[in-house]
Amino acid sequence: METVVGVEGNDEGQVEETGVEKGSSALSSPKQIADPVVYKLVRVEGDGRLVPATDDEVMEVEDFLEDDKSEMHEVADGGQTVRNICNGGSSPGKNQLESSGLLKSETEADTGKVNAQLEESFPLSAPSFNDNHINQSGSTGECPKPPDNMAESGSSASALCTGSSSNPDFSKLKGEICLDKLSIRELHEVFKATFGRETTVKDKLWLKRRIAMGLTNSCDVSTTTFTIKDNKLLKNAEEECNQNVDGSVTQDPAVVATDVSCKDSPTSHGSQVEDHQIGAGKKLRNRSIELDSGSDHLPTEQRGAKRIRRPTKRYIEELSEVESRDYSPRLMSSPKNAGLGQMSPRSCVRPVRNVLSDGRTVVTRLDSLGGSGVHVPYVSRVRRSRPRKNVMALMKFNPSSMGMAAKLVKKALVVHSSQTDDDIGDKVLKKRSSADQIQQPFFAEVEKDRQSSVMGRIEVGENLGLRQADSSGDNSDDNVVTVPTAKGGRRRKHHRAWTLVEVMKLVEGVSKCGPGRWSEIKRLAFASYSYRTSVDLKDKWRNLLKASFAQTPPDDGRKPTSMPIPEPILVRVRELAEMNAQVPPNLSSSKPTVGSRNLHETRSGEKWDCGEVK
DNA sequence: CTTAGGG
DNA sequence: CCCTAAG
Repeated sequence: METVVGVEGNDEGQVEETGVEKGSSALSSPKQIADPVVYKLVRVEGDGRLVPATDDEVMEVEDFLEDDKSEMHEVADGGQTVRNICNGGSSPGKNQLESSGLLKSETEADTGKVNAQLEESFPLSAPSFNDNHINQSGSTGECPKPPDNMAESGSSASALCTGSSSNPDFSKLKGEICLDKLSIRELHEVFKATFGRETTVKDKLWLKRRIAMGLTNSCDVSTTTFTIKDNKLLKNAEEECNQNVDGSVTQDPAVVATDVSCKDSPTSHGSQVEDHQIGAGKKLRNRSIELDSGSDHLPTEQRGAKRIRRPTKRYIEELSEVESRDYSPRLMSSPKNAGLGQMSPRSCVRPVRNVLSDGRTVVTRLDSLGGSGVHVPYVSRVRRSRPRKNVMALMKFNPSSMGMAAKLVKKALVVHSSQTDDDIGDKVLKKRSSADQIQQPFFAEVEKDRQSSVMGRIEVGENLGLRQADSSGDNSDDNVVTVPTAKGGRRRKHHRAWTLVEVMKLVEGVSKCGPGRWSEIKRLAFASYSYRTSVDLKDKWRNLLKASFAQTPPDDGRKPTSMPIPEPILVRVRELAEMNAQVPPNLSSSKPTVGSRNLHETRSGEKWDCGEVK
């Protein structure tokens, strides 16, 4: 059984109403928030019944809501916007700039949330660069990711391996992961290792499917067997749709639908899933409003806002940090902060004074996202740790300082809107363009064009394709806090475990671009992973190398902290390492000679054609 | 800014 | 992960 958000007495048809094309009319109405339909979080039972969702499931959804905005623009890049452009081109309503702008923003918003959900349910993607090329060139305006292709070329890792690098060993290895045999707890562990976050789902089938999909980067996951080998799902005989391994749980209808459509017409499937997901996203959002108004203590004025969202814990903390910096001359003078200070001239945030019914005056900042204003109280942040001057008072008595305050809030906002709640400071500038995209729907299309031409269409597919299991990582964002560091010390990120998917991407990236070109790999394979700097990649690769060449630890007593890297991946790493004369120093005592040659080969040869492909 | 390597 | 040196 899978958690879904359903509309009572509704069905696919109606859900599609919220889709892109048809949505334009409804979406262009600013009132669409007041959607009459009451959405309800439900769970589809095995037999198709709808049952109320459990608390756990609600919590899971809440997770999505928390981080909804994280990567929406990228999602939009990946699929949604392409579609928009496509549709716009063929539809007469294109020149309505205003409505289309609004529409886009809406769509992006939805897609963002959708994506979070989507990633949880359908790893709609194949991280293979090759796949992307194919898809990109093959379907120009279409949905960039026909799941069909994925299924076939699903395991890019092994494909690459056997194909381009003639790797005989890899296929021989029995790096099988048999999910069938695992207990729920084990499945949970695997899940955690794969997606980097915990799950509360207790359904084995669901877990297995999720893991399998994550590991294979394909939605074409067998429903009867869950043995993963070489990053591919080992399929058993014919998959009888209603046959199940466990014998206890009946097929999840939703999943069946997915499987079926996976095999059906690729394009239509894409849109279906998307539409469906959009529906779900919409519902989720409504749900979020419910949750918000119900559980938190935000000022009432916020309730009517279109997209209310309680600031993430992380966000709050970051804001605090930013603000605290403000009052620390020492920090202010640091070059980094100077960089932070420059904000986009297009930023739409500005402080606004609101007079409440009771006569109080409240200062909020107008957070203009995609034309919709959201007011967020300036000083409603909870401040942990150090006490702070009262900004309200500050602004009241010293209006001139408000500019600075606004600036700071903007700063925070940029962080906030561009990517949920991870990285601050250093990456803000990089990410700002994304924020701008969100804030400037008008420019979205231009931006899009720029991106697709400059970055190459790779980027598009990449985002859709490579990011999937990531939401999991993003969902755990809240835990990953950057510490302000009391005295002089820099901040430290919480350890963020590498998920299997990430490792796979890394390996793949290395296989494509070659080791050492970390920034390249970062751009290609980790575009959506805002954390994971190129340095991180490098470090991880170093570790992988070490791990891959270390003889399999003969069962040391202690249990592995994290799930061991699957053998196939390690082998892959070893391969790549060897072909690059990249061998851990202690083990490579005897091959100093090959170095330069191979390196040279690397650059000139086409072994790694990672370049932007047009 | 990006890499490489040590810590 | 962090930090730093070096290109």
